[in-house]
Amino acid sequence: MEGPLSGYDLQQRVARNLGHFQHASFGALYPALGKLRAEGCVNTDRAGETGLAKCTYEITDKGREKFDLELGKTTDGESFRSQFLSAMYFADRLDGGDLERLVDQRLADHREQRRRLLALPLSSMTEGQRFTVRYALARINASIDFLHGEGRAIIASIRRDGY
Amino acid sequence: MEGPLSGYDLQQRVARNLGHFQHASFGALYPALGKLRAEGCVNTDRAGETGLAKCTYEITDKGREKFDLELGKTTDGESFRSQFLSAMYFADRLDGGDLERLVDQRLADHREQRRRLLALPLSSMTEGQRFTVRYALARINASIDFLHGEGRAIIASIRRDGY
DNA sequence: GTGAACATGTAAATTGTTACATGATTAC
DNA sequence: GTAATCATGTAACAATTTACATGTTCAC
Repeated sequence: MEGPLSGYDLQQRVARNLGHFQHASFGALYPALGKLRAEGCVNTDRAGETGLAKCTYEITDKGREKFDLELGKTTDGESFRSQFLSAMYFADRLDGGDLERLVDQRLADHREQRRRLLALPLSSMTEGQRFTVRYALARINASIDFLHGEGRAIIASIRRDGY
Repeated sequence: MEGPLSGYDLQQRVARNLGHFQHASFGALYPALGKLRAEGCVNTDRAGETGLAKCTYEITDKGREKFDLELGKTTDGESFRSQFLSAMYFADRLDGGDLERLVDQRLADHREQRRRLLALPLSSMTEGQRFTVRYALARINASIDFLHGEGRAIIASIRRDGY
């Protein structure tokens, strides 16, 4: 939707602009682009088959049509998987050092994600795009606040029991 | 860790007690239990191979040892995938009715998840288990607050533009 | 006696990651 | 000239879902 892009650029954009709720690796992206090309949903500017040379992909009218159709059928699902919480669930079997490391890493990661989101050019985005950023920020801020308070508390508490 | 359980019970417990950050389908669970049995990490009380009769699985000392080893190696990763935000990202291509439906469904789902979490027997859980519930609640509450405020606003805003 | 919930497992299909193979372009 | 980044793609592998096949037990 943002004009002709190379597969590489597309992946970078997904990571930068949608990274807070989606992920696309090259191994997933290129086969998908190939499939869409075969269906006539995207065109490439590649004339002669020169192998691995750069080419740009562009959505076609048919692609846009299909996109809107799929978009209307979207459900509201969300999936959250957390290795962090899996470990915290068994906090009483974890030693104090590992526990503290986990909480600190999670806090650092959330702060890094927040930095990334705050660096996005909000003013040049559509309303919907800004919405996703603010939604993600609201969740991340809640996580940070919680970890900052309760995280410290549980480390202290488990350590007390452990000794 | 919670004593001998049938595979079915185990799946129910994972859904009830860890459902806010993990998921295990039967198709994933039974093969995993079979593998752990082969490794000597779990025992079953099944004597004669009577086919599909109920049996209970119990962790062995070796299993506990391996568990603690893996637990110590845990990283702090979290993955969040949202079809809801994928759709909201393109809110300007969505019609007002679909947009409202999406936001309302997401709100309803979050409230249902919150009800489920609040119904858990917090007082009989370990500190780590309670931590995971409170962490999930903090995130869900942030989502609900956000959707309640900004969600309404964006529906109104997009509708205004759309007409 | 029948429907819901309990119960175990397999197989096909889907989905995605990771590693690999290859090469072009740019900055220093 | 060389390292980093840009760039495209394939293949092996891993993980997981979904659907299926097959029962049992319990409440009404």
